[in-house]
Amino acid sequence: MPQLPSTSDERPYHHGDLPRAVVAAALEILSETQSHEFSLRELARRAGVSHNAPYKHFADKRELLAAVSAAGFEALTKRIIAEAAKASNPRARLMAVLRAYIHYGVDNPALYRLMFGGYLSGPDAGRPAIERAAAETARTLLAGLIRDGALGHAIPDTPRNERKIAGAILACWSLVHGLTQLIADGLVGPGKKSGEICETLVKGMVDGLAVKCPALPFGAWVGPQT
Amino acid sequence: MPQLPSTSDERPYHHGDLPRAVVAAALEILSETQSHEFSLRELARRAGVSHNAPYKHFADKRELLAAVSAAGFEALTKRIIAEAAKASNPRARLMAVLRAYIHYGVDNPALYRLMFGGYLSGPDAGRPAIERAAAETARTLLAGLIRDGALGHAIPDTPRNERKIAGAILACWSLVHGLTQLIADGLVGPGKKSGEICETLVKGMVDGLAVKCPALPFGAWVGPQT
DNA sequence: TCCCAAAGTTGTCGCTGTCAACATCATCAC
DNA sequence: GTGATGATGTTGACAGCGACAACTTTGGGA
Repeated sequence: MPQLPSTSDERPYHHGDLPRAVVAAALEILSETQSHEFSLRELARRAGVSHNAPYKHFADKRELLAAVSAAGFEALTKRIIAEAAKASNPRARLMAVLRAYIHYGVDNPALYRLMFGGYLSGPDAGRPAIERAAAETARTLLAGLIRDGALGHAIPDTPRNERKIAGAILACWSLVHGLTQLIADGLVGPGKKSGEICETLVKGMVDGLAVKCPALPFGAWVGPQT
Repeated sequence: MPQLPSTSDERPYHHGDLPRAVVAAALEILSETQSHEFSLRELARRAGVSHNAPYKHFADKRELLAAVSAAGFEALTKRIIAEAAKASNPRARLMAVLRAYIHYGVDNPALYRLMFGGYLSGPDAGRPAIERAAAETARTLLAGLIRDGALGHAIPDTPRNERKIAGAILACWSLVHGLTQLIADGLVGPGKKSGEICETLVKGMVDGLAVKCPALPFGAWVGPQT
């Protein structure tokens, strides 16, 4: 009896959208193992393709992880926008943004580390363009929202305050960047309280900006190297 | 003619202090390549021993990197103590400590990432004891110095202020932790200005604490999980 | 219709981390 | 002295890895 071609579990030779599937599988492994040191072959196995199929879409492992990182930045951007939209005044919006940022990182520690852990800016210099762009979009959004929040409740909107605004952006970003990782790495806790802890620190920072705002030195930038 | 046994470049069969040599070589590679993804074999080659010799002193790669991380925490501790000793009043001492912390991380990005990057707290759970201890010593020192600084110029020393003090510790640590990595990863710059930037933000934080200090929720800790 | 480039597969290479078996040496009881 | 012994270092092996090359399948346009 000849094998019927419709015996159900037949995979077509071509996948359809392997790049997306591979990135999705990578995100899955990442959240399971909390490490980006998984093998390309394990990844291919999960995606149900041969160990070399991903090479048709990504030059090497680094580029694949860059795509994963880019997906992470896009998700972060989405989450921040969604949370910011819910707030009704500048101060609440700023707090919502910082809160969303921290929670995103705490919810996805390994991904956050991949995004900011320097793996992609390592010895080779130059991250893949797609990842750079996604990261830049996220950074610009965050910086803009912090600026709006600071102008809205803490710092008067005069041209002379540009450096203070840059200082506020950097102070906020540093605080949330650091706090995110301290919580994610379990150095601060307990986990159940992390929401409360985050809330307290963000509030302290936002209110503190209204009183004491550091002015960044002339010529300093917060962003990518030019 | 028989080979003279004193033909100079003879290495003794036993190394003498291989563990130290291996850690030293690892620190060297780390600062050269800025990545902890070097091979154990490359390391052994540098130390001038066979690829398996390190296994007599470290159970696996993870434990070796833990020893490197521990060395990093010890160096950080030393640097902080040295800088703190130079200051003459609580506020200056607090600033010196935070400054020293940031500079240490910026000067040794890959090592700092190894120490805090979660590689050692990964899937296996439980970092080697030696590394835990070194990290704990550094953390206790930092927390104590921040507490002293806060009590000395920002927060009155009453029992009711314990949570405010914990908040100050966490706020300072988060800020320097985050800023260190933003500078180290080149997301803030330029490099020449990083000293100035660091100075500005640290000053802003220390002064801000005197005005607006977040009080951590009851039951939250800053330290290792118990 | 045919053909060709994109997409997936199989086979291979050098390198890696780790295990096992063997070699060397310093130390200490006798 | 000397010989046993355990710590330290070496050699050899193995499976798994990232990456390259050569081959196969397939869908879509000339």
